[in-house]
Amino acid sequence: MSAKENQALKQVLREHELKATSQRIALLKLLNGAIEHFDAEEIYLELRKRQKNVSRATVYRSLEALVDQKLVNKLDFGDGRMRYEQSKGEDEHHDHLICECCGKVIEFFNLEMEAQQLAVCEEHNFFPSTHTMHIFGTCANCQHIQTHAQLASDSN
Amino acid sequence: MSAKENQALKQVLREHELKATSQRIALLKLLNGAIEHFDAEEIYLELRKRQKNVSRATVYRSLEALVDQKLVNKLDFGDGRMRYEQSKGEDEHHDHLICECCGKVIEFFNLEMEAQQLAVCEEHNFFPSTHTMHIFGTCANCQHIQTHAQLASDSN
DNA sequence: CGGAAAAATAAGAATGGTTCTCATTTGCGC
DNA sequence: GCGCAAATGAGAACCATTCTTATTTTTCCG
Repeated sequence: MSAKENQALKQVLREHELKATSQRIALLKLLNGAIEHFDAEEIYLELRKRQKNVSRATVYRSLEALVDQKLVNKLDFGDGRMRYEQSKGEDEHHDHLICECCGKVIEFFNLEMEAQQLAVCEEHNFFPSTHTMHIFGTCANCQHIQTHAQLASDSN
Repeated sequence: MSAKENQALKQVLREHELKATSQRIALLKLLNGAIEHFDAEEIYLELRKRQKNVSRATVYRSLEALVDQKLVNKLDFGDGRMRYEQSKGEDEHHDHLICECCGKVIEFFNLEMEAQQLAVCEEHNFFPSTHTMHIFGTCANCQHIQTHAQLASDSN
């Protein structure tokens, strides 16, 4: 089964003109089922934990190659390091709500917003390639926590 | 006249609970009339050029203090360094079109888009504090240049 | 399957933006 | 003017990322 998955991933890599090295396969496998957005260091450590011998440099180079081939998305949440997620296809674009309290990232997609963006580009004769839209704030859960903390301190 | 400007800037700093040091005044003065978005190194070099003795550390620390006080905006265009611009007030929010070809940054504001953002937040019970919306692509001018280059190579 | 050429890797040095340390200086209330 | 808290200068430290170079793998072809 794992052998079959390996074979499939090898295929994917070859279709994208990338040599199917064990490191790249392990990397894709890691990102494959992941819901979270990993940074390079987390990926490096996780691959190490899984007994794969990988160097940091390879993690970065492989990620870059995979991003170039659009197999992986590179995300910038503005905290000084990049995150990576498996790309689910050409048309899976989404934007992000980022909780400043717990770091949780909520993905969303809003068609009207995308339409507005195109309108703005047209207005400025600007030809768009990609965009990032990050809304920072407090998620529902952290709002509750803060409310409770507030109540507790008020009662003193 | 410069003395008067200095006095005014001192006042501004004091109103924001910041000591009015010569370095901070020089920094504010530099950002004051600037249309461009400077990075910390550019600010450091420019202040040096103006015979102000400032250290890099002070540039970073002062910028941070000014950003905290919302006298300055910190912008992340995703190229590994932060840019700074004078803040024109609480309600001067704008987003950016960033040319991947020449680096030009065009500011825009679109009310409908802002409204959509609030709608998305509400939908997710998310309480927004700030957001960044960056559209990367090619500006009108660079599109012309590329078209010309294309025509030139086609005629070979 | 074996062997060669090209590409990828490991390890760690180097880089670049930013932050920290600590001794010295400065702003400002008294 | 004095004194103390806060700010500064200089450079070390930091951290994510990229580069270097010798070594290892992959792929391809006979």
